[in-house]
Amino acid sequence: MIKRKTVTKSLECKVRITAITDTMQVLSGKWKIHILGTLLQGGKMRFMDLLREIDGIAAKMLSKELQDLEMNQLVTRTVVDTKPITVEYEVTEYGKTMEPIIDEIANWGVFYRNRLHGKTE
Amino acid sequence: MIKRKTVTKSLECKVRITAITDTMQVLSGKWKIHILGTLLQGGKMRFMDLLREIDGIAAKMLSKELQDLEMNQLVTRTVVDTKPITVEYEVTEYGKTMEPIIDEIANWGVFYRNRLHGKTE
DNA sequence: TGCATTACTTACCAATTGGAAACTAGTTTC
DNA sequence: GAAACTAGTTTCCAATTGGTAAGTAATGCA
Repeated sequence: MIKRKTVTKSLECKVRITAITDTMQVLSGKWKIHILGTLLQGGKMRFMDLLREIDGIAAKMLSKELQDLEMNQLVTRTVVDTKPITVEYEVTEYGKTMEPIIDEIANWGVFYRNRLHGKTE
Repeated sequence: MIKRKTVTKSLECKVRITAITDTMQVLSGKWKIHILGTLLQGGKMRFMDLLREIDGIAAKMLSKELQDLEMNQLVTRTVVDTKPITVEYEVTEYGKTMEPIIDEIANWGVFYRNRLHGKTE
């Protein structure tokens, strides 16, 4: 007799796991959520704006993460022909669909801090 | 004379960044969201159930990640005195507050796949 | 001429992550 | 007594991540 216990491994379950893996891959690394969050709040921002705004990030990281986000069509990169050329980054409409995730994550973090300090809501 | 460039660096902004960092730390690693997601769907589950259910995870990783989740009070670990002892893992009430995040992440992943296949817009 | 600013890129290095495989240990079944 | 199942732990190693610092290139200002 073969014992088959959990049959929960449904198609639905696998789809969910794939979906989560996909999202986390798009948001991989220490900085993407912060960059996206900052751009969602600030609208059009230049490279140096982001570098100053996001505490602790290095130019190399910002550059690389922006490239990743651009590749995934979450942000656009526009070179502006100013005195010294500037580059504007902006979240795409598609990128804005990430907002609910980022908001939930931020909300939970606040909730978490409150709980640590003994505050019940 | 003090030069002020970006003034967007408000307290609210810093709180948000801290909140996001906190959450992502609690959910750090490749597997925690999957474990949590699986436990949220399956209720009480044993170690071996999880090992079989979560495709690709190794015992070492499952063990370590479950310890992390337990430390953060997101799951409970209960030793059951069965024939060969079994250990049951379950998401705490606190852990269930992660559900909105995980759902949003899963939803976005589905949306992402749909966009890749066809819907050019 | 030399320094500053913008937006990067490159090189190097250290720490962390995570995977494979083997091993522990108690109990039950053949 | 051997094999198998439970729930892990341990070791060893490779890949990835991310940080520092320096370099590049174009332009403008004193």
